[in-house]
Amino acid sequence: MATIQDVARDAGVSTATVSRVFSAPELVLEATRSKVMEAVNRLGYEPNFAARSLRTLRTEKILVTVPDISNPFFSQVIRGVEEAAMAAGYSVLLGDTRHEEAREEQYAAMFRRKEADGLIFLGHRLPNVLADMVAAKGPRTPIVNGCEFRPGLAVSSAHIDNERAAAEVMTYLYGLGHTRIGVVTGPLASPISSDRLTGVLAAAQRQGRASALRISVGDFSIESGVRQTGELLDEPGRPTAIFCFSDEMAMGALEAIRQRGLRCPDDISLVGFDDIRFAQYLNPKLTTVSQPMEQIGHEVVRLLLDILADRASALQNVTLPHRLVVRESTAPPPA
Amino acid sequence: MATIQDVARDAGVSTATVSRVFSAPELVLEATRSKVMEAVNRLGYEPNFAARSLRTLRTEKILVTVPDISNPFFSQVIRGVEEAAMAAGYSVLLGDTRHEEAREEQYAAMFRRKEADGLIFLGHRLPNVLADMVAAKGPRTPIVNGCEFRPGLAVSSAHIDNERAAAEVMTYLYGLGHTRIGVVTGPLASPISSDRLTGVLAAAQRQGRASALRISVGDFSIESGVRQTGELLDEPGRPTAIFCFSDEMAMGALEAIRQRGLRCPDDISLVGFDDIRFAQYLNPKLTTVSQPMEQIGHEVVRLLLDILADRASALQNVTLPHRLVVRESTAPPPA
DNA sequence: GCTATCGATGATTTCGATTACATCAGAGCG
DNA sequence: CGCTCTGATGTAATCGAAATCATCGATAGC
Repeated sequence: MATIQDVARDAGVSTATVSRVFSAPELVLEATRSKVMEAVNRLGYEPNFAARSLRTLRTEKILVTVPDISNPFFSQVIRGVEEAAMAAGYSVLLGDTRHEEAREEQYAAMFRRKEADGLIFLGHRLPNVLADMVAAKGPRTPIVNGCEFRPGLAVSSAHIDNERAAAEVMTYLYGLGHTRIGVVTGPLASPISSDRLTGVLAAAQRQGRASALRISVGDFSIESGVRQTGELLDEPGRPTAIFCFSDEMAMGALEAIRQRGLRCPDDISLVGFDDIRFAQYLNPKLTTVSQPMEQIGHEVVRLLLDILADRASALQNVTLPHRLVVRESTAPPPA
Repeated sequence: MATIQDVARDAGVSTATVSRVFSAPELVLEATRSKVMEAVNRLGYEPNFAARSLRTLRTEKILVTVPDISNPFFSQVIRGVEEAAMAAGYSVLLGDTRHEEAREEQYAAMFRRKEADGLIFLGHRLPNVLADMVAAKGPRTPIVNGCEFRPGLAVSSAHIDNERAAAEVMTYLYGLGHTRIGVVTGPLASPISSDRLTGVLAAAQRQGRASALRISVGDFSIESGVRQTGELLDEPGRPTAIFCFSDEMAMGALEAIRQRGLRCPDDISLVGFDDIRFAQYLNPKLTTVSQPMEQIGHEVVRLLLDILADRASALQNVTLPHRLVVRESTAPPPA
């Protein structure tokens, strides 16, 4: 591969001029510029990335870590991230942590090694090395969180109001006439789950129905949806509505409902969370909370770019709008 | 951030020794090594990636381009890629091309700029710059394809036998007694679609049913599944079975079937392709062709690593096993 | 007509790590 | 005792581009 020296020689100019043709073309005479560009095309020159990066201390890359890339919710957020990043001239380094701390550490080390200019993490844990970095550099640290806002984290983030969204779901179900409601949460270590649970409890209390609530802890997977919903359905005093904290778990819930010969929504109402692309094509079409996934991706990139451009001085926690989308999986409880 | 010089000074050794502690520790005396490690820990040193990369000409990164990351089939393949890459000490640069040539070119340029040691592309197009590279360097070019084998591409690849898989589906449907079968393909420019169509036609001809075949071209999306299946169902001489070239289109097909008050499988049998995680949780559970998605990811990384380690001299086209998974969406045609 | 200024370009240093080569001390051997 | 060899470490060149500073010619202003 041709280097900048080759181009300079071929064009009869210095390397500085060649460099300028790329980074500040207005400083170079039109004639010189085209002479250089000819040489560039002739030799098929592309600036070497490592060399540039070494000199500028920038990589133009954003590292994105995600607990599970095969989860449609995350892959949709990533799509937004990729789009916004690309538009700003950044590319995306993807890290699938598989919910494992060891992998999170690996990616944290990568970031410390400056393999990326910024880090977006979609999980809820921030490895220690990074927490230290945040503690040292404050809100200028180029680390941003998506979806899992927790005040203690001390990084900017973009997310929806999970507590309110969950409360809205409950209010909606109570409004339909349901009194015994089963809730399948995600792991409670994650704010995404604990915030939603807080909203659920608050709404139940407001209705004086807290004692009729059944909580079951899942892990956001389809399988845990089948399992946890199954348990709720098999208890005495079966709930007439199930609220799952993810659409995937709701898919599992549908399966559990069918396995028992019950029908949704006639016997059991079901609400999911996220509004992944598939939610509206399930049978019955799933009532769920729509999250602006791509927008979260865009926003989180914007926050990061602000930090990288030194435009951000204070933490920003952006709350994006959610929307309860009522479809076919909810109805009044059976008489 | 501390540099290797700082560490060397702090430990009272030369930079060469520090470097050796990382890359060839057996050459360094135990006492020296621990002295260096102390300094490393004290200063929180991490080798600068760009500097290393400039010197070694390696990035330890693999660029993976994919037509649509939010497609569960691809995200599952990527998961396999990420896992295998990570295990080999490589990280993954993700490129979502959104089926757009312009983005493919952008990523091709990134690769030419040496931002990654190798390229895995899951689409069917190879940008010109890369095709030129392949033509020049032959089978040692670190470019590998996943899923979309095409002989003319001149790169190694891992994929299933799409032609045979599709033929098996047709044979299975004919075996159930179906005679009028509708097929919803993907874009025919992609070998994945054209190979499957070849298999479909061959099987139909063997049965003498080629004239009763109805072909409709979709684009792998749910929406196109709704649309194309809808058209097939509305034609006179409605098919009794629909074969979609992706599970997503099959989800759309289910919707189209329901919209018309028809029932699957009682009125219409349905077969998908891929066996994405959701296929077995649809209602009815989808009969489909299972592709070893993560394994394709692993294999494609293995092929690439072979090239990078100079172990590969000839092209390798690996065919992985598929499996027809019969679930609830297929049955004999109505009487 | 002379100098200050500016625009265009060149020479050179720099980024931080790796590595070929040099050096040096001590062990082993005749 | 001196020489060679080996193991441990140091010296310095190198990777390729960017950026600072220097240079030079032309232009403008007085």
